[in-house]
Amino acid sequence: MESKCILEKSSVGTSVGGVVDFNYRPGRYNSRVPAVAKSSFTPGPIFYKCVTDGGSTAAVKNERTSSVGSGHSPGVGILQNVEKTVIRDQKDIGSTGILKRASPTLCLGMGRQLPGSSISLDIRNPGKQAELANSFRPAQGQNVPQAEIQPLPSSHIPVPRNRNPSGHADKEVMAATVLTSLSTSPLVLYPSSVPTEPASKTWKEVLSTSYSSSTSGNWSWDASDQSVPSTPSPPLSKDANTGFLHSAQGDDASEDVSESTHFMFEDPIPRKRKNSMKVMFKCLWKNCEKVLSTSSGIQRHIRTVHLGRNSDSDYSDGEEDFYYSEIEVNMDSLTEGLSSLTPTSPTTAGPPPIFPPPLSDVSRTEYVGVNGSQSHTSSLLSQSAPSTLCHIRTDHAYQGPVTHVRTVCIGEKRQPAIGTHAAVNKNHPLVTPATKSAAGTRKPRGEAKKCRKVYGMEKRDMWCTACRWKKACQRFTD
DNA sequence: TGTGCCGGGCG
DNA sequence: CGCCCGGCACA
Repeated sequence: MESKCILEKSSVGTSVGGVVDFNYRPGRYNSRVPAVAKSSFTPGPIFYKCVTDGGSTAAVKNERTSSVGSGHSPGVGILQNVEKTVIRDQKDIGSTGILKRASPTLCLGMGRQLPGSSISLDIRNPGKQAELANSFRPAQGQNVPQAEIQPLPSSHIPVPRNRNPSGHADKEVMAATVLTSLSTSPLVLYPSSVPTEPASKTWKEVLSTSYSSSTSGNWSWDASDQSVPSTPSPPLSKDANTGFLHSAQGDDASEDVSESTHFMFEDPIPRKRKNSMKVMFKCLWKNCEKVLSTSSGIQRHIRTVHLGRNSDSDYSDGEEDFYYSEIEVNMDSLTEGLSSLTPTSPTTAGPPPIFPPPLSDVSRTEYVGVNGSQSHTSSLLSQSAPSTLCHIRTDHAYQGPVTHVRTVCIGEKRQPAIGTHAAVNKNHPLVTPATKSAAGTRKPRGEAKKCRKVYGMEKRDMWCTACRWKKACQRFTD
């Protein structure tokens, strides 16, 4: 759907101004450019839309939007569209925001966007979305606190997909956990809307808040992982986050810029994201155990893999919705597995970038109870060995021209994904054990069709430069 | 056997 | 660097 594109875009556009990178081969991609371009500025609006949660936030958004909008200030009209989109997406794309790198498949062209920009976006949106989600949630039947009430047309409200809601029981289960660990957490600060029962209110709030964030968190691991895992640790709480934020920045310049950036922007969010539960999307297609962290991702997966739709169109008729379900995953458990692999680092498989030591500590120690709360989830997770437990796919072209998506796939084997990891692991030498990818191993071939296949030899000029040079495809990353 | 892309060479 | 391509690993 376009909405997706937009969303994704937003991320891109946001950070960089969304230059449609087709610059690559000007004119070659013409056909697609229009679409992309169109969406490219859309982002801005979306972005800020999502962000809104506190009045102040809104303001910020505006600023950003305008500035970022790269001159295209879409104007109200667009904005509205965006809103719709966003909301809508809540359902399909979900709060995702995610990471979805603009899936090249779905939205060609989007793939290669501005490098850094795209990345950062992804991350960022998630958070925003999370917030967004929060704001919406209320609308869905709960009290809406003040700030939340945004000028969102009620009509937008969406889709009570069973997905989010379903988690209620789980939430409660988790509540205890969360409660204990979160007592100190800033999460509480966040104005959440919850039906409220006097006694339970506190944790519920927390829960809902975190939950929402996690939900929106489908954006996946990068950020969520990090923050999520941190949940349980008392000592950690705010400090940890901040500290980790800082370190994050220092960490990896390149890739992380995006990520770190994300955090920086998201700032408030990380703190909120205490909950260790993460919503994942599981493909229900027979024999397909694919679990992705983003609804968009799963949709895309279903669309392309099972429904046989092709990449070119981002369009979604919604059919995918029938083939995947939302599940909650205890990130702690995931992390645990991951962390177990590496004492000092978030693990290879783990959330790539950012985790600086401080955080890792937390994660390491904390994840003990692991799967306790989620049966199905846990089962899923438990199936895989720690190393494989969580498969995070980093979809990004190596240089980041493409927005990347990190999806957590359980059951999938974590492959080397060297290039990506390299960056990630830089900081954590110890990770090696888990990383068989190590150096020297070849990057596993991506499943996605590459330019060659997509365009064929005849249209070689339409290939991305990398493909033309026989390098790793930048357009269709996996 | 086709494809993806690493590694290396050339300008 | 940008551009190619030999050649290898995979599927």
